[in-house]
Amino acid sequence: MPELPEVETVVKGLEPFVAGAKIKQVKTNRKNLRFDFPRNFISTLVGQEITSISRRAKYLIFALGNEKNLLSHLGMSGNFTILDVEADISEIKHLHVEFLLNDKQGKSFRLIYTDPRRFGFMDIFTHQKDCQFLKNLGVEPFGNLFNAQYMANIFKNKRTPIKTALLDQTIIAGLGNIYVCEALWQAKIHPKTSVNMLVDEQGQALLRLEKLTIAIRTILNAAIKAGGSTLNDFHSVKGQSGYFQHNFDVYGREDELCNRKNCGAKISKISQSGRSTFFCPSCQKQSI
DNA sequence: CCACTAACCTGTAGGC
DNA sequence: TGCCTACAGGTTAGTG
Repeated sequence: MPELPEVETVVKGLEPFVAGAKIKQVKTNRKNLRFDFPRNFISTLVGQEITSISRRAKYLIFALGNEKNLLSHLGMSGNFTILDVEADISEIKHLHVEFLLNDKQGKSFRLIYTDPRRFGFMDIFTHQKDCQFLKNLGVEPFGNLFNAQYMANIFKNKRTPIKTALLDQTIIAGLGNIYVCEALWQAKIHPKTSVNMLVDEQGQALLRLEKLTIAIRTILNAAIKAGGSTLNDFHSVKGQSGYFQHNFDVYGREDELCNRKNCGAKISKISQSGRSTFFCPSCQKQSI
């Protein structure tokens, strides 16, 4: 479930606790999540200081004192929680990884990873360029490389639907189903639009593509500000829910009225490459 | 190389 | 209540 804003929320929530903390113990309660834990997972971590925590696309990266990094993807239902060392964790369901950490004052606390569906995974890497999960990722939506012309250069000879292209993590990294639907609604682009239709004969980005890049940043910014979205099982580190889901214009709103003034149309739901797409058939006209 | 599907899992919501 | 089905924020692996 977590898309970029949710992962960003987790990173910012964890940061004050884990940055500078030392890893005293690590316990994995099974041999795999989506994938097997790497060999030497525990021995690589124990004894190391977490020097910083950051985000790349939908991944969390814990940088360690030994120049290695712990990589974590939350999949659909993964989550980290900070707990008091005295807290009873015996009844916690789907608890797969337990970290015992010491803060700078030497005080112990726990960081736990829960994940009912186990679509998440963890790995260890040294350099991003050698990490199989990171090396093929596209640009960050908030990075300098992301702009309409970057998209135009990729899109000019492609005929894939824009919805599918925006979910492709090798083009833009961090967007998921919710925010793609929302961004396309904001930019008034039909989700089935062939991406080459957003580029002119000279390979220049059309205005609609400019608007789309702005919409993507706008929607992500708003969601981060709101602390991410909460559907079934995403909670930020401290346990409170994000509340961006109250601001969805199309996602999950099939048959409800479009939020645009004077539109009056009802939101449609279709399936594209196996995922649900929500859009307004009146505001987002099909141009191909 | 691209495009599509199935697969990985569990929980939940809705219909009957 | 319970049973059954469909579906869910993501990504990879396999097929054609």
